[in-house]
Amino acid sequence: MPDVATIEDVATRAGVSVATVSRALRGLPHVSPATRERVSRIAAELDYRPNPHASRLAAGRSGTIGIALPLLNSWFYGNVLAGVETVLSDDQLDMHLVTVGGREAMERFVSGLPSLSKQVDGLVIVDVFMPDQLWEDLAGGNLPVATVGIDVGRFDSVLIDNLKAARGAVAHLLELGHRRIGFIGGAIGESVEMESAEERRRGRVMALADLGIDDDNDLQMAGNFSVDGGREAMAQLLAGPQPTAVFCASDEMAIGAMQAVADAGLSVPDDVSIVGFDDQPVAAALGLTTVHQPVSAIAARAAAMVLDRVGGLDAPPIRLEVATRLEVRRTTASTI
Amino acid sequence: MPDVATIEDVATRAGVSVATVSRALRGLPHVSPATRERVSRIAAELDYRPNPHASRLAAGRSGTIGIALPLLNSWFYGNVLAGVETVLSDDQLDMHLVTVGGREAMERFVSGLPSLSKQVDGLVIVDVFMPDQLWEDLAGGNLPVATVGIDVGRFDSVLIDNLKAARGAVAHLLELGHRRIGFIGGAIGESVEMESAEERRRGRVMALADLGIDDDNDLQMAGNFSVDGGREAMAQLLAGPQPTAVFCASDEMAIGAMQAVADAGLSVPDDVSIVGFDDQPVAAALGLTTVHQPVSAIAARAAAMVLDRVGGLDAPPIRLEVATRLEVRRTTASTI
DNA sequence: CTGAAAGCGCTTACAG
DNA sequence: CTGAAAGCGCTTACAG
Repeated sequence: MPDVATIEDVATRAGVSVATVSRALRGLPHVSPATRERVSRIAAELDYRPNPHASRLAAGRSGTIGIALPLLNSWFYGNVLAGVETVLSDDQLDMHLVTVGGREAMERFVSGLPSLSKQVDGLVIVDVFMPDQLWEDLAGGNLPVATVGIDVGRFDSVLIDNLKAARGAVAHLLELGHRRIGFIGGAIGESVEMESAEERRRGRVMALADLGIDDDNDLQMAGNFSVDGGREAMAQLLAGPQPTAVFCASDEMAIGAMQAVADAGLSVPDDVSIVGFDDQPVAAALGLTTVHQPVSAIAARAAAMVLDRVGGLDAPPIRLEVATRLEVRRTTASTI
Repeated sequence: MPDVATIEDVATRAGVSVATVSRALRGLPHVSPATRERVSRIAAELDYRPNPHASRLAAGRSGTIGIALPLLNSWFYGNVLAGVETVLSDDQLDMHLVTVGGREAMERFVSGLPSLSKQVDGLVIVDVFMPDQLWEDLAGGNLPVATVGIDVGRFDSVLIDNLKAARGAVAHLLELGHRRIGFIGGAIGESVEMESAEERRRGRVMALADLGIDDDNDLQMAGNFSVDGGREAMAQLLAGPQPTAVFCASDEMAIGAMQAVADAGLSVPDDVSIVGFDDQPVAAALGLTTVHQPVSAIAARAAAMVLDRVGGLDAPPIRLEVATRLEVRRTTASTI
């Protein structure tokens, strides 16, 4: 990588101007076939690569798409990245990753937004909660944005109906005869709470209300979307309010909950029924009843929407809702 | 984000030159406190942000670190990303992600390297196999590089001893009395095979050899590092050579294998013992015996090494080997 | 079809 | 301590 050849070198050697080299190499019109051929050959010989910063500075486009998400080490976000990646790689676009977990990181993200908007051609924002004002600012810019898991109205978004999905999952437990149905969700009281966790929480309350059952707040626990968090939350539920079933906002937490049940010498589903959310491959392997959502397809759609905007699409924001389904497996059983 | 204020605007308004603004804002010396204060205030008022492309073009540094890895949607690589992220965010550095799975993507990666090396200040390469010539080319450039999971000699690297870890895992099975010990690894015959999978495979063979047991090739299966792959591989082993124990090169595959055993109406560990690799949280929850490795710490170290080089460290390549340990849990048992 | 030139928005010697 | 100016390597009207 003795980084060398500039456009100037190519131009000199080809006996043309840098303008012509630029046009020839980018496939722009108004270049004679012969010239284009010669320039291309010489560029190849010299192993010339345009300096991306120079291109971007001059052209105003960057060839990279940004993606902002709360964390990296979870099945869900890994698949989000994979989904985005598939569509970016088709267009040879690069991916600029920014993690926005917690208050401090969010502030940095927000204050870096003006810079970021010069570095990327578009932005996919996943589950990042921000004050309304910031969304407004973002909308004021001209950066194409699509959101996943949040619906801000001003941008393209792809979503699942968390409320409905959760309601359906809990309805399943109700049909099986359960009445004391716990919930394990995100970090309760966190200012940067994830919207989806909150909606799933509310979905459970609604399902209970559908049958005229009053919610018991003691049955709601924070599980931080981790296996360990799920296990600890479940241990507390078992030690205290003792639900007969628990709905978890992620498979990870559900798996932790299963562990806690086993640790307590109890059995799933004989003593406690458990439902997860996501349907990652491990869920199927464990026979976990869970809500299936097509994560990487969702992320891919969002990325495609951003690219459409980058390509010049001018239309009102599109809101795409993707279906989920309950996969009933072996961790849920009737109470009798 | 009505992207506006340039360094020129700030200079004009502050009544100084752009050079002074540049110095003042970057904390460079030779700026009077009064001037610096005034410039900073005005920059803030104007919400001025340096255009990163201009900075990079002029300064030759990019403020971003690249990371190349084979895939995104696995526990392992998610944690790699998280580990890198922690150290980058301390230095306000950005992360440029490139996925290099499969032959085609690798070719694109390689041909894009000259460009990439202008876009990033350093590069972390994880488990990406490349022809020797390419490593040599890379080394010829002046881009700081650290590798994870591969040892090229010319670059800083952080590694675990896969051979030893695998050997230890299989030795554990041998001690329990197992003799027909299967292996489920990566994609056999893939040209872009992962080095780690290959080493783990060889570790098993060595452990067998230690006891004078000849390897039975029929006991080796491809599992593609996925739950489904592990399940299918195990199903074939059960249908054919019927090992009494299986060592899997990842927890995901081990979990798939456990499912296959259950599907066959058999029990773990009574009929078949299973060992995984990674020790992701789900492994503990399932009681999976597995090889523990500190993934995000490994990745964080590699990132830190790159940053040291970016910072000017000039020293021979550092090779850091990180310890693993076998976590014996409930999926392995004695044959009697 | 092609070129000369301005311009993108910074940084960095070089003077002073 | 500060400024004028060149330069980073491209792209893009504008002429021709």
